[in-house]
Amino acid sequence: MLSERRLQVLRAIVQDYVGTEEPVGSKALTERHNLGVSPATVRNDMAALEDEGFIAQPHTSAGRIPTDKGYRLFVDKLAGVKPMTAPERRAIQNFLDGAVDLDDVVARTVRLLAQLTRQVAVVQYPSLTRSTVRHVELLSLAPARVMLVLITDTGRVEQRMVDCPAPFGEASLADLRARLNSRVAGRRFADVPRLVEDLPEGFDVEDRGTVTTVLSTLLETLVEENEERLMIGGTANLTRFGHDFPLTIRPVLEALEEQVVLLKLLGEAGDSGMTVRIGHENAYEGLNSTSVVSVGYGSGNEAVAKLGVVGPTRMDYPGTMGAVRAVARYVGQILAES
Amino acid sequence: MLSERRLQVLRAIVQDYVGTEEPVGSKALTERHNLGVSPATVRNDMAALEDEGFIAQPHTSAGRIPTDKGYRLFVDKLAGVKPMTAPERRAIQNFLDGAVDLDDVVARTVRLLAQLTRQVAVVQYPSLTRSTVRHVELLSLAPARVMLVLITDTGRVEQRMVDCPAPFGEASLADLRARLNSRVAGRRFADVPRLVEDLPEGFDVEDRGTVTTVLSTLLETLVEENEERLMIGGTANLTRFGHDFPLTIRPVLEALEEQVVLLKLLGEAGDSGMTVRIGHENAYEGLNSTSVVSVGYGSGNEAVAKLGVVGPTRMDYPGTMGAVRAVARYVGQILAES
DNA sequence: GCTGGCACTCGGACGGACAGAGTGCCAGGC
DNA sequence: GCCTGGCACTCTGTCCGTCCGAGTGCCAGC
Repeated sequence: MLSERRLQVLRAIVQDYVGTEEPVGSKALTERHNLGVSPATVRNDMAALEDEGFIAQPHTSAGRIPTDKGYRLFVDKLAGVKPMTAPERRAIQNFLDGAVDLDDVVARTVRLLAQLTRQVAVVQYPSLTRSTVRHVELLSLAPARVMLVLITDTGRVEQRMVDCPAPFGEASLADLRARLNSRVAGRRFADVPRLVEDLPEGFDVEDRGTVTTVLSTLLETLVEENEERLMIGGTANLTRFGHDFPLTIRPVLEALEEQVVLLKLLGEAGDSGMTVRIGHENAYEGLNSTSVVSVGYGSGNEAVAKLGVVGPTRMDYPGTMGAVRAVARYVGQILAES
Repeated sequence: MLSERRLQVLRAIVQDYVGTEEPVGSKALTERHNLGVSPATVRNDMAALEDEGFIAQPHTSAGRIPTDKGYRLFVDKLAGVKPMTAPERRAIQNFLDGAVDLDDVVARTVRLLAQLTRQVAVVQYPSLTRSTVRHVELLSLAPARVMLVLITDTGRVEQRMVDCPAPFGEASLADLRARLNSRVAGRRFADVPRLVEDLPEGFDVEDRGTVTTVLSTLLETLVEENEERLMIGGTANLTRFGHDFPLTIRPVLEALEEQVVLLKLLGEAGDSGMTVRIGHENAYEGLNSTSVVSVGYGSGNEAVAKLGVVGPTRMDYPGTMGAVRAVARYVGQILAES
């Protein structure tokens, strides 16, 4: 176990390195933090920390920089989550309150998060399967063409075109709409398949084909949760990354374009509480020099989706975590209200 | 007027520079293109081209690179649009055909365009005002709460929540829905305000407030064309930009994040035909070292929105223009079918 | 009007010298 | 036993001078 002072040294190293982006040496450390000991002592502590793998030297006569393991210890033991100040909280709330629809909520959230953290923000749209159905609407666009519109309690709307095997009268359509809604409205999406299973049986034979088609489209829409959407922003902040720029930034931009990768990234994060993945802890190779801070958000107690930021491992963890947590909280509130 | 050969020299300079990303000298030019004259002659031509402002020297003893004016001449006079090959065309069509809804069409288009051109792709969602109404749906979510869903012929769906001043019965709602649709379905959005003007008059006094509220929400939705959406992709291609990277890329990423800037950019482009804005021709400062190739697309003859790519002025114009034109054409077809 | 030749210029690469920062280690002091 | 000051060492980044090559402009000749 590391002594208290060594932990303090590690904390100081992380803080300084995050601030200056340059390897930090023993002398600078003692000057900027009053540790009460001399540089030589700090050097001994640093040697110990290096042995344990918490810090490393880029080259022999340089200062130390934290390793992924060092950041991990810092996040777990040495740093808290920095709460937002009251004015910041007000600003967040005001900014989000102006949103007109779900797209707007998500867009504003991304913007806000990117600005607060000065990093890349990622916000997942509220997922379908974890939401409940508010309403299913069926519109007849042509005799054998129906538009299916699905509205969730989080305000998300999905629509699909359905080509019916046979013409479908207005009356049958109204009938189907009514029966469908009475069964699924207010229910969780996950339960929908079970609830509509025997629905076609109540219809005339000639309409059953259409009913089945409509239902299977509905179920498909639900299953297509893999087609979950997300929005990203603040990519310009990547330019603050480091000096060896093009090499680092390229894979990150590529990862950000791959929604699949991002969704997986968020998906892997724990379901409740905040998750911090540091450097190589990220499965995706391109993100090996980045950290991902993510958290679930939702209208009630349950998370319906996740949001987070992607930034260099060399990031201000307490501040970032504070911002992410605060934003998630307020987005949840907004969704609950709408 | 420049002689034919000088134009050829300019063309050769542009082509070589685009390929190698390095200033091109007289000797290299004569070796790679058989112009039928010696380097010395080419030097004279280059001096003339430089006097006219078509090319420039980074420093005294370097080769020449094209100026914005040089690219402009190249695009206008010297280069055609390179058509896509048959396999490429097939690939485009196949890729776009798999789309399930409008979001998907746009997403696939962005991807495709970014891949084909290896640059940043920007696709605007079909605009509301230039589309026609397919259907307006009203859903009662609570006694005094209505959801308004607007469906366009391009498959775009907008929804808004309406808080009614007074409870609104199912019957009244159905009535309003029917009257509303009979007036606006199939009409152009621009005409809607005029068409619904006197609608409230046909309703009972106690319902008029609600009807007015619903209508004004509808009109607001239409007016919010400024809130036009767009999707971008291929930002990872920015890393291929140049060597002085962080300086160039930063403002570009910032511009790409500002939807307002992008929309303006696309908006300024001519309404029909392809538009190429080169370097300083772009009003927005951050894009001074980029070129924007854009074109309108639509389901019929009329453009409902625009798409394009943003890349370094040093880009393959004929290829890029060919890809942009081809993609726009196929997207138009897809929209017309759906 | 084109061409070969020639002198000139400038940037980029190479290499040595140097300063500065930081380290590891050791002997001495509390 | 732990901390400290001192010292030798190592490495990087920078500065400077040199050199090479690419490219130019100009000129005289065909």
